[in-house]
Amino acid sequence: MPYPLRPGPLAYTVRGMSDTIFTIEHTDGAARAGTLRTAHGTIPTPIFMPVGTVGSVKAIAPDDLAAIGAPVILGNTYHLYLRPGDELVARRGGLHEFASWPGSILTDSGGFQVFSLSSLRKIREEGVEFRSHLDGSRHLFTPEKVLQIQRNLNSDIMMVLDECVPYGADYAYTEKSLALTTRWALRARSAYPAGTAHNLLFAITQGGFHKDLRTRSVEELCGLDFDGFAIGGLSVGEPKDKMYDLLYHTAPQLPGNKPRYLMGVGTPLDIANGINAGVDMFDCVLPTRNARNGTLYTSQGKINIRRKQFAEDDGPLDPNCRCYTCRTFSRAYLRHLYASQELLSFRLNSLHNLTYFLDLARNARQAVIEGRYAAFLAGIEALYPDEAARAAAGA
RNA sequence: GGAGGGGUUCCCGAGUGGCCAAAGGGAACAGACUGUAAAUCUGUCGUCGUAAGACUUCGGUGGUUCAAAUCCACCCCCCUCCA
Repeated sequence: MPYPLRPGPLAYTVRGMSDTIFTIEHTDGAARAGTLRTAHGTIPTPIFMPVGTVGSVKAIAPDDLAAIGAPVILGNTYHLYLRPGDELVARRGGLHEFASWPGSILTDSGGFQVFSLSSLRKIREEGVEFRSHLDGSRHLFTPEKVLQIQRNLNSDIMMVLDECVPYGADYAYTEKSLALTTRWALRARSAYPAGTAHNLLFAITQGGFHKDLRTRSVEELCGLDFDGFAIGGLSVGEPKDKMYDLLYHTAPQLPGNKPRYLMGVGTPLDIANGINAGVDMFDCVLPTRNARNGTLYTSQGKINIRRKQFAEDDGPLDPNCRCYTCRTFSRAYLRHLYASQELLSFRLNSLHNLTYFLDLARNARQAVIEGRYAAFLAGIEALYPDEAARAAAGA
């Protein structure tokens, strides 16, 4: 079935795409500082990408995102297809126009929903059949269909359909799943040949927690001409040391000249380690979800603003933070807003946490440029000692 | 003055002889959250103790009973209606 291609808002001619869309300017060990170009702007890497599942970074408006300097956000294929519908979005000029977001958009394929909504789906060779979590209706997501949806959304960076395998899956299942994920990636690539339009396409490596399968996944996918490569299936409930083991095993094997994306990860320490392993892109709901649940990240570590100790704390949330929240309000007030369930609490907390994650990536980039990444990583480890200890548990 | 209803652990509120330190909710105090079915979930929540357990508590006082938040008597408060 031919694609009803919609012209993008920019006439972005793709020629020699893999060379021009991504450049690496500096390296420090495995860590890289680069620049990724999409039809909607330039993305300095390493980068943290706020998650806006349904076309909105929860509690945050585009002007806030601009203020904190977020060049790219996520959207979700599954969720936007169900509501409001990708064709409805296409009729409005794509997700950028619909959501009034001028920056770049990366869309996840729905592969994570294969994991998170596992009770509502059935995996078959042709694709995944979902029962909508909204109304129970049935929908078949194929590798091709998922691309079409993402084209309708006019995503700058599209992801292939994959199966995100849960932690604990045995070798046989993981191997079988991996083979399917690879076949789906091949179908995606052939349905949407490299250079067809300005919408970039990234492949997703899987392989669960078996190193040889991780390697196999990389080998099977990385010979293909994708615009970038992701590591999927981490942070699905495994112990921290296992995750790091697989991260450090997999990331270096991905093509060195293409952007590397660690999906759904993670904590500041995870991101710092990801960068250390050579990853360029990260996304996670943690800063926004935790913001709504009262956990805030600061230059002194992680705090829960709900705690009684902040009841009369007139100081800023983080004296070293540049964000509006920290420049304007006291911890005592933020605690009060949270306790009172004021909607402003969501916005101020989300604004701050996102700033923290954006700045984390920004500072990491600078550290790479200045050749002091190891020290930067050590600083992050010192901020989150418990987590660092868990990460080192199996090492 | 008359008739009726009611006083339960921080608050609301269930409980009408033993299974009650007492349901449920709230508040409070902690913890969790990783490609968002999340403004969600979990734990603690009389005192002491790691625990077993012990002790104190259901407006007050006194009784009945092997056993009382629950039954009886009197008293003190609160609410509604009538005069």
